[in-house]
Amino acid sequence: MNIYDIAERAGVSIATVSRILNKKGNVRKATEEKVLSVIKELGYTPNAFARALGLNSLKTVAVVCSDVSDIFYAKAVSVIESELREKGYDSTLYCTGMDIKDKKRAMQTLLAKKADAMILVGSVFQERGDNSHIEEVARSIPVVIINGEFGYDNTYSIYCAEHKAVEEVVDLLVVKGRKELIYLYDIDSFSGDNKRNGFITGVKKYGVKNYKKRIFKCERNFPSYREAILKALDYNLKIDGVVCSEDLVAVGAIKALTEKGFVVPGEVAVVGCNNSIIAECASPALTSIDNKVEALCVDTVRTLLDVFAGKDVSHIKKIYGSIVPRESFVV
Amino acid sequence: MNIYDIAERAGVSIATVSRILNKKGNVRKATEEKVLSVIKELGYTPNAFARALGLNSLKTVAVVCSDVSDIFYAKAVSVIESELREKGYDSTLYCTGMDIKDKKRAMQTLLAKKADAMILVGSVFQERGDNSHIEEVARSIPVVIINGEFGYDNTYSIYCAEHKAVEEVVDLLVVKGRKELIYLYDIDSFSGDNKRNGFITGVKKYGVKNYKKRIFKCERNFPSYREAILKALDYNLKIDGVVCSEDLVAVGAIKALTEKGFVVPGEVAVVGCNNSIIAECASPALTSIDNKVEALCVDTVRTLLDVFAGKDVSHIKKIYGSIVPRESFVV
DNA sequence: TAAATTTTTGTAAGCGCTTACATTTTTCAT
DNA sequence: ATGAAAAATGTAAGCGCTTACAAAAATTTA
Repeated sequence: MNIYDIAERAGVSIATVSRILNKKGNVRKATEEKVLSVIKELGYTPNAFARALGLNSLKTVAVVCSDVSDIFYAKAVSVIESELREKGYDSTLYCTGMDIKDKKRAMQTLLAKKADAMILVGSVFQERGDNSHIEEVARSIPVVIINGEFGYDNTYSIYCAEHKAVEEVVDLLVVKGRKELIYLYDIDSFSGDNKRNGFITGVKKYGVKNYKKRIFKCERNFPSYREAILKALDYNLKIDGVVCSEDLVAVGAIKALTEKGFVVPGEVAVVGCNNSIIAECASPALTSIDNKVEALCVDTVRTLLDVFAGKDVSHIKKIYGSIVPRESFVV
Repeated sequence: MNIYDIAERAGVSIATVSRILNKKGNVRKATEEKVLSVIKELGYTPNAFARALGLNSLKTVAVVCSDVSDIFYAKAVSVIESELREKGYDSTLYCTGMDIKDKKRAMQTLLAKKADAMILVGSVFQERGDNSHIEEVARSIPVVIINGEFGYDNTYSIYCAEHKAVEEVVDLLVVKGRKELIYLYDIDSFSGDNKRNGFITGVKKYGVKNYKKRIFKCERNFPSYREAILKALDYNLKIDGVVCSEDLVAVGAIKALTEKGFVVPGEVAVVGCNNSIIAECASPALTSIDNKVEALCVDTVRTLLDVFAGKDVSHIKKIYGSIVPRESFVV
């Protein structure tokens, strides 16, 4: 069944049907009602491909994510999806993994499939290095990057100023008498570098020298999280406060610390980041930095829609994180 | 740029170009090379919408999931996505939440957008009740349901026989001298009912009467997980083994148990399900049932491809779960 | 070498929609 | 009532591809 069937049955032309379907106005009330009733009667659905061909859009935005099985990215993808759907857009997911080759391939595909826009979630963006693939996409469609500044035409960055929150955490720790702080971060964390800088700024403020020796990185897997802090302990570093780039890293830290006989938060306070379900479930429950995924994603979709509508949109938006106090560091 | 430009430049007709693009054969080697080189030279990409209109397919399968921010579903979605992409298909994600209205709407949309197939992940399927929306989809495109038997035309069910694994867990617990078992389940768990039945079968085998009083359900949120076991404790039930429908439930149980002064696994053994990263991170690390998400999803995609290819595919496939021993129950 | 057969290529008709432009109908001021 | 302006509707030309069928070229057969 197609638009001709409807037109015939309703005794109008296909142009009229199309106008009604697309709410273009300039149609007599009576005509509209008649056509609508025929459509309902016959259970007609317009062919999305034909429409896409005509409009050069299928109303689909590509969401490129390095790893959806990460709890934080998953949340982001989920929020983006429902926000988009509410506005009449589909989202096509591209899980790329960390390999740059795969990322490029994904973007090739999304371009070929003519997505209306691209949203980048997770470490798709290289802070240093070649981002020509992203630029190429941006030449055809708008690109929104969540948590990663990227100053090119037709790309929009929306990020949470987590470094500020981390700085604040450092302040709080110091106020509570904790001075022997370390920072643990997963190299693939969402804006892990960003947060590291926050830690450095915070710690410098209190005259900590050699802060570089108080920063430890780890791989993206649980055993590595424990090893990171064990390494810190091996250096005979005094530690009474641990700031982590992610909740899971914090959980690893607490586990290792507890095994070594430290009491958390009594002797060592631990703060995570992401404020994920993990934070809620951990023992002790994690004090964590909420980086406002939801707000970030809602704003992402709003930005995109504004861009579609031809509005002038700011290329960089910032949201502030906040600290959610729980048991691992009593604020 | 379109297929006419390529044809003209290469000195052939558009039919020939199309044949080469679609690898239909019956083209002279020299012609093919010439056309391919022109395509490369001009950097031509076929218009996906036009092709979709002609073929009535955009090579896209809809993945409908109740909640991607659940760690387990996220993993599933991720595996499905990469498997599909490898085979040249895109996946469009529909996060429906639990509301049946939204599920129906998602299916309406995916039908309108002419997905090539639908994959159901998570509690999209009502074990009892109205599944007419699924049937309707199956009337147009093949449907694969992960972990939910559904005996209709053009639908394929692939599931993990977790109840068997749960039975096995009960056996193991009994062998280790644990006889006071309870089962805790999240009402929205992936095949939570299925597992409950496994628990019942297992426990009946050892002559436990009143097993219904040993089954506790909870809502899908962390506080509820703790409350569930507290309720069990309140009943003055002796407990030395807890089987949970999900890792997170197990974590909640351990937390509550520990607070009440029980030693896990010394006094009470706890077993989770899903073998997620949560199990690895928990303290004590969770002994958990691995329900083979990856295998399930790989098989799902294979099944779909076979269906597309017109092969005769079995409508129900079963995979067996396994027990992954960690600290919360020493096997 | 010519006819028969097979392979390669081209022509043209869709696929089902949108939309510019033309035409008809309605509205409204005169 | 009449013509101008506005509103509603229709006609037809794409959008860029696939593919049945026709035609031409190459290959085989006798």
